[in-house]
Amino acid sequence: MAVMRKGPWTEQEDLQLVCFVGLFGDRRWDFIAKVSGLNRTGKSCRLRWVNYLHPGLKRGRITPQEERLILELHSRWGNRWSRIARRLPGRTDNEIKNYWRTHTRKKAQERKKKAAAAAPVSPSSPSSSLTDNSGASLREPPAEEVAADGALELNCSVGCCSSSSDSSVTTAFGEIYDHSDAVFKGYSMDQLWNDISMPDMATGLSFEEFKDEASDIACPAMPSPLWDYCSYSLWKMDDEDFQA
DNA sequence: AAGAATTCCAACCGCGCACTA
DNA sequence: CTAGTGCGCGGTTGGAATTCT
Repeated sequence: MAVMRKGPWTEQEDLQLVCFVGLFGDRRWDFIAKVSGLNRTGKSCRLRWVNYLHPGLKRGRITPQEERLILELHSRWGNRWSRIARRLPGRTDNEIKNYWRTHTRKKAQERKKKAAAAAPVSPSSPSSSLTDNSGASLREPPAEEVAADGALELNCSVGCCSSSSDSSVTTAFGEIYDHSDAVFKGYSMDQLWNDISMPDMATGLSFEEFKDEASDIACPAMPSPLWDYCSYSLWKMDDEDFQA
């Protein structure tokens, strides 16, 4: 058994992953990991996709508005990062978590300094800073933050996969795309999956042949409805969250 | 200018939950 | 009912980039 690759992703790997997620959707990560030929675990693929390659991701720094929202939601839900992330379209739990970490650490340090300056002894609980959101005096973000609007930047850096043979590829996988589309018209994912894993169904190729074909082809541009679906589904509001 | 400190961010790990056979 | 499997979540780490001294 080959040893799984770890560490930073290469551009080539990104391309491959984007390609296969485009084909199979952002589920079944173990399957994608295997089929794509990426020597990565499904887990690793999912992480890379969710945190970096997803087309709906916003690039750039956390804006003051987002910062306020994070504070508010964290006071409500604590470290439920994924839940908080759902309230911030384009932001990932990882991003928010990272932000919060540096932010609170900084605040804790400031508080320590203040406490040390004001009083020689401070018996207050040390961990309270984590859930403390009284932070009205937050770090003033640099002006450039406001310009943070990198959504879909990915399409240029990675997602466009500008293949010279786009059209031929699209026809080769056209059926698959049609099936992806069907998911949104009432197909269940499982139905789709059955179709895909059945030899000779979608592409006329056996699965192994299809796999080879796919790994040979520079990824087509991804105009698939999957993109829309992904960017919608990942960030869509979750009604029950607001009821809490 | 250089080294130290801090911040940012990508990635990994372990755990728990949900689903399925 | 239970064991196996896959996925998602939260915590943590480590390196690159940036800022400070």
